Amino acid sequence: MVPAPVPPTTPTAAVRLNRDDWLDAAFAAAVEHGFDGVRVLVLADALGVTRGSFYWHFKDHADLITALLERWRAAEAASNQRLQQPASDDPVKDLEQLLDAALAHGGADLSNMRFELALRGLGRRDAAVAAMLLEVDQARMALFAGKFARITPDTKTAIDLAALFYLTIVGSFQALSRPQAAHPTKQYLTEIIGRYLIKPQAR
Amino acid sequence: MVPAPVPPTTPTAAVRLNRDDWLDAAFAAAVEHGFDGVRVLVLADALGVTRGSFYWHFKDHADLITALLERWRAAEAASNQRLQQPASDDPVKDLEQLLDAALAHGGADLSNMRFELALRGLGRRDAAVAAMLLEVDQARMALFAGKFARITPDTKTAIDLAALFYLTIVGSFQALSRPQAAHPTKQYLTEIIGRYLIKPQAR
DNA sequence: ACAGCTCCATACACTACTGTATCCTCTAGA
DNA sequence: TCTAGAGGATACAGTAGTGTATGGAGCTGT
Repeated sequence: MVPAPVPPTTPTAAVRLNRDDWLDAAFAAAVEHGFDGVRVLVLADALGVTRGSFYWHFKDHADLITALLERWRAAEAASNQRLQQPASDDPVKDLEQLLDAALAHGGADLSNMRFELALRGLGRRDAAVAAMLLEVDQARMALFAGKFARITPDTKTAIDLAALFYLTIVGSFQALSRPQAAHPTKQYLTEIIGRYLIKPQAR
Repeated sequence: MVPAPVPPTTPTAAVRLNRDDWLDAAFAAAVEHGFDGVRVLVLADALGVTRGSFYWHFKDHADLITALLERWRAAEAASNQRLQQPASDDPVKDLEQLLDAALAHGGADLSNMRFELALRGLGRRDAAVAAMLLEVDQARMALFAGKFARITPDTKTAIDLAALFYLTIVGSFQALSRPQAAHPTKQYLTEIIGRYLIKPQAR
């Protein structure tokens, strides 16, 4: 058996790479195989270069990981910021749009979802990552609670509903997943969250 | 700095080991470091023996993993079975006890929770594991829906509430986790699930 | 007390990585 | 068009792990 001369995965033609290209590859690897799968050697293969390039752009493996985390954190903060302003005058519609954004599976966001799951896996072994995730969770909860506060007069109720809302979303990221479809359908989640968490409180 | 002569982790004194001892060690490693951390070399160290022992009890690394998964699956099936019979005549109390069992964090079950999360991480890279988890999820959903069917006449409502119930539990396994406490408190979850998912339907 | 089985240690060969050092090759700007 | 430096290749040394082969210890029944 002659080893096939074709490279393992489409070796992104030999254009010059920058730091972000490596981060993109690392992101993809984390999505596919978790953070333990983010190996310099593998990324180099995928990018069609040798590790010599990597060690020009990054000090070492840890440098890559922290840069990846920081990029995600910044994007997450921006997203949270963006979602602050209501998408609609109707608070119920606003909440539904928020849910829609949070559940934007299926497209590029399926990768985001899988990345976040990988990240939570890392957070279980790394205190710094755990702390970052805690902040993100709290920021999201504050955002959600703010939205719910517009449909219910009681602050505590708003917080409770936001918690149920958020936990359901996070849970849906990984449970009840069909092999390919990968989740309870977005429609179904929208339906039950709307029916049992949003509508009952809407004035 | 003289390296301390004490072995890395309490090397479980040199008694003879059996297959289950290795599985216990593998379980603990998966809980601590995820499935990627289940290395025979590391387990041998932790158990205070060499890998020679391992390869007597197991064919190879894959053999260990599949045995570990099977043991978990069997225990999970038994648990599901056990929870079938109502813990109380009052269906609401029964649901509350079910929730209590599902959220039995803090004790030995904190390990179980972390193991399940590690397992779901593996399931994202391994189709066979994903299929097993799907079955487990479905069995749990059937169990929960059956319980909810006792407090609401409508089958679809029971299923919807069971889905919200289950997704919230799974979500709580990993989000909003405080560094040590590791979850939204059991009390809080019991409170909000009771208030918004169970009570409103109770006749 | 010895034969046999169980459990483990030792040694070896191999693979998959990381990190470093050095050299090569384009390409842009004076 | 010469040249500096960005970007990458190559080679080397080292670490961490798997799997295999083989050789013991130490109980256990007869």
